[in-house]
Amino acid sequence: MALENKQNKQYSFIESEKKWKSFWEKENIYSFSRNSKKKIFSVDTPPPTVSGEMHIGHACSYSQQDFIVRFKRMRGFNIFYPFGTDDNGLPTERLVEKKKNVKAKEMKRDAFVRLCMDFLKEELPKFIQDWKDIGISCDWNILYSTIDKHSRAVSQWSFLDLHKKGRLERRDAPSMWCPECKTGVAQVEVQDKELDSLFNDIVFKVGDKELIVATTRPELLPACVSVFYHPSDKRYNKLKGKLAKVPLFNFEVPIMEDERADPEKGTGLVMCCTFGDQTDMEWQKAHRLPIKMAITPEGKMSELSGKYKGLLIKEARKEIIKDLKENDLLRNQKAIKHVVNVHERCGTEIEFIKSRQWFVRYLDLRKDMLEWGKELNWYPEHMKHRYFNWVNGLQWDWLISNQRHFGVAFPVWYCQDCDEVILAKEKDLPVDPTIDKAPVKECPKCKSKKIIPEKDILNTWFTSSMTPQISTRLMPESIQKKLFPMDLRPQAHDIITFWLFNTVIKSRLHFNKNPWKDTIISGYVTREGEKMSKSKGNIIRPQEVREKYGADSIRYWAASSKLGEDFDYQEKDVVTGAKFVNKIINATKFVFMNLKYQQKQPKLLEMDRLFLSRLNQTIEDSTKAFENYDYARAKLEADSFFWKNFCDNYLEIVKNRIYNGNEGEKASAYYTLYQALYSLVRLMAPITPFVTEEIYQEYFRKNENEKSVHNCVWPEKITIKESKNDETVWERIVEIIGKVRQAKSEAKKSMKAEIILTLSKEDKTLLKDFLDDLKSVTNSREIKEGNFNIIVL
RNA sequence: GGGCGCAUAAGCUAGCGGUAAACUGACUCGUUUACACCGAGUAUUCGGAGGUUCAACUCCUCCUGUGCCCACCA
Repeated sequence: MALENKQNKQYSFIESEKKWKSFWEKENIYSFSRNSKKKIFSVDTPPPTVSGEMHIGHACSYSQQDFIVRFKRMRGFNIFYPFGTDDNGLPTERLVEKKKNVKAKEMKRDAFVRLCMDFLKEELPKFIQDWKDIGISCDWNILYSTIDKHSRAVSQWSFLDLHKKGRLERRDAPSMWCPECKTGVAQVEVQDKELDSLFNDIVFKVGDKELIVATTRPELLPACVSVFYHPSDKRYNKLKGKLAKVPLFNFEVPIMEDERADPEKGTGLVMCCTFGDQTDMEWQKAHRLPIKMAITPEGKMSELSGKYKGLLIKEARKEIIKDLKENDLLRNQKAIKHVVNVHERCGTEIEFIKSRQWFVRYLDLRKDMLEWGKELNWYPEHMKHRYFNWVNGLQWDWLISNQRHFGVAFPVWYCQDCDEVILAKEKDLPVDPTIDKAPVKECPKCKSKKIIPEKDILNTWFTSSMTPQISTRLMPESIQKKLFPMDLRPQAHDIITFWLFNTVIKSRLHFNKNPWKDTIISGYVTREGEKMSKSKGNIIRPQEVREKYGADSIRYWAASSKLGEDFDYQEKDVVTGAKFVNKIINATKFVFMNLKYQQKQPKLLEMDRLFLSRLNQTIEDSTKAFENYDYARAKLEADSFFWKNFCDNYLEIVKNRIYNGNEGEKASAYYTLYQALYSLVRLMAPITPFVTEEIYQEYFRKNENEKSVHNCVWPEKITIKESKNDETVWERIVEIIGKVRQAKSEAKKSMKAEIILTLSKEDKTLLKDFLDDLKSVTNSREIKEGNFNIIVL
């Protein structure tokens, strides 16, 4: 019977989580108040990509930002914490294609977008549930998707505004191009990949003399426009101004000098083809060389290449090498490994192709960009170097057009005859020019009636860099001003150069303000030091962990990693969280087992005052850490105070008094226990929101005002007389208790064994007000004075 | 090649100019009036070499290892 009773009372995190989740939702505990006078704290929540389910990295980083938000909420802020999903890119396109069994390219764009919205309507609640399940305290009524109508309108507004500000250019220029995806590619979308290649020494001719040029890309010979050597290179400087004959193709190109040719590399001679790489482009510009395109946007050889026309790049390379060999024009071949730029999405080598693309012109702002980065408060601070490093290495204006099908459309039409750009009207946004009519019937410039739509789409970062506007513009205009600039942008370090950088740029170009005051950068979750990936099969599903140990345990684990540091997933760390949950439940049960609520502070016993003084220290440390976004430190302070001081020592000390004390002694203990536990519950509420809510509702609600612990005020120091050496005295008491336990342990006796304790004269004086409690907690028959000694009886 | 991190017990991590710490594990015990998902105790430690300092795990320099970002594409 007793056992049964006990089991019934055991804490079930499954039930508890379910109960409080629906309570929070029903009671709007986390909703942003539109007419509150409280100060606002606004968060530019990262919208996760809908491409599957939440992974452990999400669970970790969203928990971390949630700790901070919950702290701020308890500090009295009106929290603006929206939730979005990022759906206008390839991952969602692929997922919808798969689930709906369609091909995006075979559908009309608006039909696919609609299908996508339908899909999201079905799937989003399931997807979002994972976030709700780990206790993320967003206002779930402030929701957006980066492909929804509202986001498209904001993104297109951004385009119109940048156009108005003269920051947009449509240029017919060489730009990075992916022959596989057949789209222009932005600098940020390019990755490094080490590939095997061949360094070919091939023969150019000046009259009868042979010139050996080393190249990995002989297929670009038809696009060769010159041969360079370094000005100091004595082997070649007499050739200046002469012409060299290009092998196989037999046209002549000038031999020129340029600092950028490295005498150490290959033979010291390099051919310039427009465009093999970035240097080729610089040379083309610097020496006003002609432009010859050997490769088409499809990744095939152009008509320039004569008999090789139509071959794929790699096929042509093979053929040309074969022909060079046959004509004795290939002198040597060396296998090398070199790093090339590839498109991050498909791994295809990037080509430079002349095409017509839209750019945001911003290279002229590099100095300002550095300033903007400095204005931001970075947590941890060193992450700002990633931003500076990126700005310093910027080579290209921002290419924002993608020759893809699914995404946010350009709000643009053109006149087919004179190429005049015709922009959508702001009030008509969002538009899809392939469906919607242009706002004019004829070209305002040449009066032509032939108006054609822009078929390209805006790069996904063009839209996601608008999340501060997308989210805040969901609110009435009167509130928007208070929400922007936002307070906090949380995100991971891998997309500083993408999302963070682009958002800063947009905000500065549109509003001449930084989008937020602070940014917190989270690290990666690894598994035995390695990045988790499906191919390695080392994925941890947070859903399973939660079912096994509870959401509070996952969050407890997430709170043990410092901001910005990668950290390793270890199941036992989650177990530690589960132990904490169990411990605080049990400690609470004990405290309230025979406690009478004391609203007013009674006359406190010295021991209780001393303990509260130590609690105040913890409150101060934890608060300071949280103000600095150092949730890990804040948790550590509260958590270790709970175990070491509250459970291991204070509870043991007061036990006897609670059972056997007189009224005054009991009252003092009751008050101290209640205040200490109530403070601890609130200190841990941001980290473990479920169990703390459970405890609050069960034991504290009837005496306190707030509907939820998460709306309670963050604990403040308890008013007591503190004196300077409180800490030393408390530490000494804990130390003596420890020594006694050690003595009993070494004597292999029970902790309840009786002892005779001898304290030094100094100790006895220092601890004169604490001797009764000390006697009972150590179970001393008597406390003598003399040399420190413990006799276990 | 440039930039930024990291290196602390068997594992994972705190910490910091003043005689090293939590958790897990190991070992030795104890326990039934909060908690066996318990309690107590024991052992083990600051990558290497210099330097600054009365004092360095902590600051500086170099090295080694490791991670990320950027560049290198002839």
